[in-house]
Amino acid sequence: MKADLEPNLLLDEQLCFALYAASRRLTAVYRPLLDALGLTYPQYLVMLVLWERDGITVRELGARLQLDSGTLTPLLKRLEQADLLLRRRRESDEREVEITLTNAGRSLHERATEVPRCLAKKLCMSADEFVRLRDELKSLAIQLAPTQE
Amino acid sequence: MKADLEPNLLLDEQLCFALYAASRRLTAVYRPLLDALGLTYPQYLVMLVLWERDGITVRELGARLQLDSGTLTPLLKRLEQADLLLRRRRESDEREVEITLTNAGRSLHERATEVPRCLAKKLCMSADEFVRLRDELKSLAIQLAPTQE
DNA sequence: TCAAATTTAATTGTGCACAATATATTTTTT
DNA sequence: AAAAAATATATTGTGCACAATTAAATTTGA
Repeated sequence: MKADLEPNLLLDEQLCFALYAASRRLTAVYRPLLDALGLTYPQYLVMLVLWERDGITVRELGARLQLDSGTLTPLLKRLEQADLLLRRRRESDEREVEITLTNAGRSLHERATEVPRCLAKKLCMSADEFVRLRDELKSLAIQLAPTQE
Repeated sequence: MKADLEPNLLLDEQLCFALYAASRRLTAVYRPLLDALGLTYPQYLVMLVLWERDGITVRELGARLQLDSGTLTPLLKRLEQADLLLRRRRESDEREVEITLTNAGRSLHERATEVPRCLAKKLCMSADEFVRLRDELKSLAIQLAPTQE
């Protein structure tokens, strides 16, 4: 079947809705796995960043996840309450807040390794399909990024 | 380059983050266009459904968008406040609430036709690429749907 | 040097998402 | 027909997202 070239207002033909629905569905599949770790999905993303590089600032975290302090500040406070990380002003520049994992935060990494494995099973997708879809989405996001000037 | 077969915890290799980030980016591109119509992105989705078929219930709307009454009820109340639709209990079954477009709600359709056209430009994607990505996301969502039993 | 501009987080306010529960109505079962 | 089960929506509460504003620290530059 030939692709319809006319942009229209039919829900089922929108890329945006397909993206929005798939993203929510995938998050819903993560939910029970992350519940077991005591994390929400955005909190899990923050932990992924910190497991890669600890001691970064809120700004660096935000740049990585494309989230601002309005989202991150309360989220990080909750993770601090859960004893997974510490927030403290940097001495070198008091504007910045440095995020440091606690021992509990670091040890959660081990239990979290089950999460991607468990998800890979549910995805029923070959590694090549996985990589191709992921990279298409990444370039879409880059292409839609605000014009940098 | 060969696809990495090992599921891991690196942010940039996660499909979920690519999906989450792309979805938020695309919504952000819609935002100024929808602001002009006085709609948020989820409100726009509701209007898409109603422009296709008016007089449906909250349940049918929810089935279509995969949203529950906890999300839809307040959203629909806001659209009612904006004079775009009416909510009223059905006489045939008082449990159901039927959503009907007002004249203002119907006439918004015409102005909205600009939205997908405007977006198609920003996407810089061939119709075939567009359709393929959209349909991959749709089958991903279907595949991740809760096991129906 | 010191005033202006910039940078970084936090705060405030709105609007989703979604789980859990409540309420009212309808249908089914006994 | 009455009780029980199922259905549809609303409500409550938590946690994002994100725009707009505020506040404090730092950098820039006249």
